[in-house]
Amino acid sequence: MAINNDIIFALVDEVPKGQVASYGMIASLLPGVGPRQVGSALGKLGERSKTPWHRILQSSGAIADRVGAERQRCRLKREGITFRKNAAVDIAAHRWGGPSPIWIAANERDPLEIMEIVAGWGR
DNA sequence: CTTCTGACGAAAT
DNA sequence: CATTTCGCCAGAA
Repeated sequence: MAINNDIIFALVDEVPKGQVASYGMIASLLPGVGPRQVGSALGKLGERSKTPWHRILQSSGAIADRVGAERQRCRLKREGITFRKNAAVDIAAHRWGGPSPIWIAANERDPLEIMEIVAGWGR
């Protein structure tokens, strides 16, 4: 399967309400895709897209500085996401648990490999 | 075909 | 902590 933005969107769709992931986390699950590419792809989505673009943050927990950042902050708050005094999201408290078995199977990925990657996020 | 444009991130300083 | 450097790619024009 060719690597394109649809692959990225499909993975972001896996992040459930109340949880967050970083651009880097998403990229780490997609060989050949870099953090920057993830952000670039999400930027092409419309405000009303079904894909939860607002749950993706910078590795520091900061919301990417751009027009619409405030909008993203509101969405996150509505989902119960908590922030630190520096205005950054406390990723450790809401870290996404990784893709579902459905996604892993649908994308023909090795479950063990995925586990390794996800385990790395916590360190 | 070539050029331009981005929601990043780890490491070094 | 704050800044700087450099790597990387799909898609639109």
